[in-house]
Amino acid sequence: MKIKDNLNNFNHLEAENRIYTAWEKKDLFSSKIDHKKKNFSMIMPPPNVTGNLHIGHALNMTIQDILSRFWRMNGRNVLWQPGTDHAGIATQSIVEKNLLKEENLRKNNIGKEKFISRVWEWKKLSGNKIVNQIKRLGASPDWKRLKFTLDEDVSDAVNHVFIKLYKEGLIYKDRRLVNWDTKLQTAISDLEVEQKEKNGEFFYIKYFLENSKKYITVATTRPETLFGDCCVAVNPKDKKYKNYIGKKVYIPLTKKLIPIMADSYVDMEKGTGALKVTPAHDFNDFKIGKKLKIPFYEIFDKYGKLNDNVPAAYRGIDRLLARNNIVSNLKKSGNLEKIEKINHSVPYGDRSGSVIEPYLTDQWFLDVKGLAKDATLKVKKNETEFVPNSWTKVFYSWMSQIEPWCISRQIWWGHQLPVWYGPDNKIFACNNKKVANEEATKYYGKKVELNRETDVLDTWFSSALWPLTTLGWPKMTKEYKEYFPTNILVTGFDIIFFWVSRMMMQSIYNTKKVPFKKVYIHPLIRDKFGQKMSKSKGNIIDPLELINKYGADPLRFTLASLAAQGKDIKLSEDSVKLNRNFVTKIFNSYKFLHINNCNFKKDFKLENLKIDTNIWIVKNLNDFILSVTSNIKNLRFNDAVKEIYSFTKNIYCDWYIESVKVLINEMKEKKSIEEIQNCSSYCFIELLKVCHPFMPFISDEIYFTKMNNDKYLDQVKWPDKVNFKYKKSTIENIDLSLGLISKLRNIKSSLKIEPKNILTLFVDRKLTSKFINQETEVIINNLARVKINFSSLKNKKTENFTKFLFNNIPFNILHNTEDISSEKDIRDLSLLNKELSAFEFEIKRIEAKLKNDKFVEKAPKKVVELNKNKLNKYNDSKNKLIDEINLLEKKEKS
RNA sequence: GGGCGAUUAGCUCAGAGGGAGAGCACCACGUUGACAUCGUGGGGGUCACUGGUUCAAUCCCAGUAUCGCCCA
Repeated sequence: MKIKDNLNNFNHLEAENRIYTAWEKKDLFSSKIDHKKKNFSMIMPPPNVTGNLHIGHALNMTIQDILSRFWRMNGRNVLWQPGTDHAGIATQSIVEKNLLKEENLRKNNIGKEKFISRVWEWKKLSGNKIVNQIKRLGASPDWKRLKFTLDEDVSDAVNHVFIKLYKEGLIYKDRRLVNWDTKLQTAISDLEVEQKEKNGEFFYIKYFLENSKKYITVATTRPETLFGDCCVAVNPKDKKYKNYIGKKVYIPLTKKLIPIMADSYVDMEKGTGALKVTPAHDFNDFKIGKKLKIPFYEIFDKYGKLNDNVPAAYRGIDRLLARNNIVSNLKKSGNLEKIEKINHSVPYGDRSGSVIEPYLTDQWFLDVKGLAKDATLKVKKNETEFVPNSWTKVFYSWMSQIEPWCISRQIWWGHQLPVWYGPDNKIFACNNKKVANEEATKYYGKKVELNRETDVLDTWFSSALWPLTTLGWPKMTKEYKEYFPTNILVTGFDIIFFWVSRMMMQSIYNTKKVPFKKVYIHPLIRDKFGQKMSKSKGNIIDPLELINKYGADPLRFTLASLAAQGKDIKLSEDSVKLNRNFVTKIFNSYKFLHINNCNFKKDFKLENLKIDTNIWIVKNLNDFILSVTSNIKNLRFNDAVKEIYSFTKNIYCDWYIESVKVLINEMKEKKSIEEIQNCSSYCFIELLKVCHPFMPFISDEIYFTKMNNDKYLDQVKWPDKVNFKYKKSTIENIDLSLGLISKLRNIKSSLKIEPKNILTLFVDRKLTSKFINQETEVIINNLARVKINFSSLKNKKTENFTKFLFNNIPFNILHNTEDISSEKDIRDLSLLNKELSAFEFEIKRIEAKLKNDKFVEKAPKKVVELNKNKLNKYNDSKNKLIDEINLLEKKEKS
């Protein structure tokens, strides 16, 4: 045993911290424009400043980091552009809550300016928390370029785009129904509304006709809106109500009369076929109301409480509480016909969780129809490609049914609209107040007082510009010229609508170019019920906990292994643990090499290799490298992971290192031993390089720290295909030898022979001369625990032998009766007969195929040939087997 | 209601028009000091169902069932 201190186990917590610090100190992640190099650019989906790293981020970052490191090692100048998002509503709520909890302060008391400065303070303190968490994963973005969506230059760009869109008429102000969050007191976009199936009630309410005992029954889920009713609508074709059209009814609980009107929109089958129309508080009713040109009555305030337009008894009551009140009064007044239990969908705000109210307000909208068309066209032309491709359909379908986007929010934290109002509410959209004043002075012919719009923009408005603004656009910076359009965007499908499509639209609108050439959509990590993880559900798996427990490498490796295309991921801690074991195994492989003086020497030349086992491993290594390389290029991360796992474990460790152990012991020549030491180390180093994008810490811990290399793996060239000549037969020989070892182990196991017993294996030297040579003989002997004997079997008693065929060569295992614990008849014949029936089955299958004329006629020649060859091979094997069986039977009888 | 997707070993999932795969779990065993965070061997499947296309379907197509997601 050699140097003890080099053999400690891998302490991931200590090593990860030390190595990451060293990487940063060496400035490995900075992009450096170099015209001799190709670029690889990618923007990081900016996490919210309020955020904590969740498992979805971990997957997202892992994939991006694999790509960054891979392309860096492949000689590209990589820009992985990081940043954080100001997350308007979320951040404001957190700071609001903190103020209330810690200082008993409300934002309205301290005022807008002070409040915003408090948010900035909070951002300074906690805003980089998530950045540090991303570092824990080993991610390698260009941190020096870290951006924030409220940075001055980003804000300038946002204003620039807003003004341009406004001047071209794509942004406009309008009084419309919007999704109103009564808890946050702001409008939100359609996308931020979640429809949830709820148990509810369908109330049948009688509306009495003016001066009559007759009534018309209306069914509604929202009786509290009845004070806002502007008419009752029926279908003109509906015979039941034909005579009612044009008459008037009382709104229950009031003396107010509203007309009964006809509109073909009304569904005769639904409810009673009569519809109460409340245009100020329902999206469908709004359309009907506009069409019928009836007055709108608003009955709620911005808190969702009933306002002064309702009878005094109900004023100031929250709409949901008022419902009970109203229903019980309807009962008393005889207006309630019946209540039916139903299931219906109720809109909820995705941030606040409160019921969303359609509410009539002045808001700013972006007309996205035309932009969406352009974006669709670019994808159709394949300028941006979705991977997996199935997401293209999802993209198209949303783009085709897109509605104007409500971009204004009635909150304080965010990009305040660059809009000033003159005394007559004339709108001036300008970069700053100075320009606004100048324009206003020009317009009015005198100095006037301007008021700035208090609304801020939807956070996604600035996110939509992220690929542009992070690169310094609209200035024609060298970064913008170099890196735009970016190579790829890596993101989850849940924000294709929120973000991907909006970036597409904005980039195309502003630059005529798509923002990225590819969009890699990765799965969402869900809990075991297939539910999205969320704090409120309490089903979160914390990636930092996993990193602390097992290390970043195992987590990354696990996530990459699950990144199969197009499916959801169900993550379990067990899989991370298992991959931790695998990572440990890599470390232990290094320990083995180190103990055995397997150190890479620079004079090592592949073309000088003499030992078959070495040639074999290099050939396998070569295949492995090519396969991983192409899998990463094709974004097939799970396949790459599988390759790494199986090559390392099954080929390198289980076969090669096991053979190396034997050869080092058995080989006499110093030269041969050196070749093995050199070659094993060479292969291991190449393996470390391939592992690096997936498990950066342990690979560098071994390569840089333990092996004392002067470069980190990120600075090392990705392994190329080795130009390496070898005889096909060399590879076949080793494969046959290893196959024979498996066969022998199999037989020993099925005969219940203790593995430690060394059995003599008789075989004809001539028949095996192809693959059993000096080198493979010792490997077979040691790994299968046998002793090959080439002497003749004549004059030996047959009952002491177990015969089997391998590669059509008869082998005989000599054993003593005490070696075998089971019955005698499971050996010899049964072994051969079992194989015979397997061959016969295959032969029958293939014969049937080849007898079919249509198969021979229509199938590709290659396939026919393949089957013919197989048949010959199997027949050959079958005949040999039969010969052996006959021979045995004869001997047994004699 | 509309759209998309899934159904493969006990579990979690890959896969491809021409011989059913992996990891885990399970069973048996433990030799040789990198690794018990390990190794060796083994058993286990009507590839949801019904039709169609094809010389050939688990794979392509249609329908059915069940489940999931998105949209309304």
